[in-house]
Amino acid sequence: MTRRRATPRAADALARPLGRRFFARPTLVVARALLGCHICHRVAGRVRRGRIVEVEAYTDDAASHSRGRRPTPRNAVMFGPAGHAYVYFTYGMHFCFNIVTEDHGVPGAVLIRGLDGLDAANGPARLCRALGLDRRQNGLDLTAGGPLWIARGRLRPGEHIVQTTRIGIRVAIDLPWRFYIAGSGGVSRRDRRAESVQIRPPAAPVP
DNA sequence: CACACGATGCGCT
DNA sequence: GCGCATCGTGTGG
Repeated sequence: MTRRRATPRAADALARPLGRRFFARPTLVVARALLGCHICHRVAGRVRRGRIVEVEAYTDDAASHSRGRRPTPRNAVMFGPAGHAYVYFTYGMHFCFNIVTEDHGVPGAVLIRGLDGLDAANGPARLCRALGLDRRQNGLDLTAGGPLWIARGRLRPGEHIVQTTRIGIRVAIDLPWRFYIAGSGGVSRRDRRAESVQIRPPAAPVP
């Protein structure tokens, strides 16, 4: 297989950040729409980029940092305008990267759990390491032409989305708010639950 | 102020 | 499958 070169048109799309309106929508809608899009981070003059293949939605449910709709110093950016980065520190050593959704004042974020196209970017903490993300990026506006942005992307022919339950939480474990592109190498864990559902039928069968 | 614990990942059994 | 590293954060006294 030859490595595909970006056409000038594709390179242009990768350089253009998605705007506020993309993110200022219901969290579940944004979560699904982010699959296939690219996270781009300019570090020391180089752009690190990965294709989003696994996400989880967090809104006002019991597993969310914004549960109870009470802003705290940590979760405040989840209540702010959409399209900002929410990066939090956990387990004394890991960072996780989220993108804020919903209208200003309504908490919501999409946790990015897996990327393709970057080495060791499966799992929310590993992808932060791969992209060079930590507490310095918390609160950054992803739509403002800064060093961190999201570029539009699409599902490829034959790809489809699986919707299932979220991972690594102890409450609200039945909400089917995890989405991933079936078969992607960057997905952190395969789904072994019977209730997983394919929400987008496969395109034409591949011969 | 004390303390329990986490939207994880890794190594070992 | 299980234990554990390691510390910021939220909660309660």
